[in-house]
Amino acid sequence: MDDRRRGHHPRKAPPPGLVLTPEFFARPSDEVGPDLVGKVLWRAGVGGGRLTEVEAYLPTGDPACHAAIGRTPRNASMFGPPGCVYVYRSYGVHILLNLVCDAEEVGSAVLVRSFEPLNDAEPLRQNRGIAGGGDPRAVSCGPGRVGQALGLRLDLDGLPLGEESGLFVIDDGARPEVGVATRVGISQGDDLLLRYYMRGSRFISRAPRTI
DNA sequence: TAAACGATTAGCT
DNA sequence: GCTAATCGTTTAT
Repeated sequence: MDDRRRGHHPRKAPPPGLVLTPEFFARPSDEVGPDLVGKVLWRAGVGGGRLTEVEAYLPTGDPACHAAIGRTPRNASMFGPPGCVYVYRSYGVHILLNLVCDAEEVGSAVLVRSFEPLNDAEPLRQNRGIAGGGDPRAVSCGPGRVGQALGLRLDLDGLPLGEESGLFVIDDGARPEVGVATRVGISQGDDLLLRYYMRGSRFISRAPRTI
């Protein structure tokens, strides 16, 4: 007998809720960012969890934004339609996930930095090479860990959220208190308050610096 | 064509 | 706290 016939959701199914559509993302990333905190990021067949930390990157006045230099082969998907993903390699090692915001051609996105695993975290752990146990924060705190846990690859770059990418963002009704802080790992625009995190959560990659 | 540089992490001190 | 690993993109020559 499978999970469905036992009367509850299969282990690999996302939590029930409203799947966010492109309209949600068709706003500036500094509006989308705080609204994403507390939503559920899910990869079909793998799993996911509740977003605890994201960063907005703005098309103007933000030198840290990849789109600031204009459209290039690498950042092209940032200029694509809202609700698509911008996936790129960082430091030659890590795969980082962004969700494209605002209107097409604008060049605005939100970087996913951390989430708190929901339901069965074991597939995420296996992708991370830490199956079995240990600090749950090691699973998906930090943008490189997020990409590895979800099993992301560069060929997802530019695909829309949904069946094509296997990536979904779900509103399950949670409304956490959202904190604001400076962004991480950048040398320019590091004074801008564009990092959004879930207050009280332990699943934050770097402690917010109080201004 | 060459060199520098990361929206980072893991491991060691 | 410090640094190696690692490679595609960007910039300089």
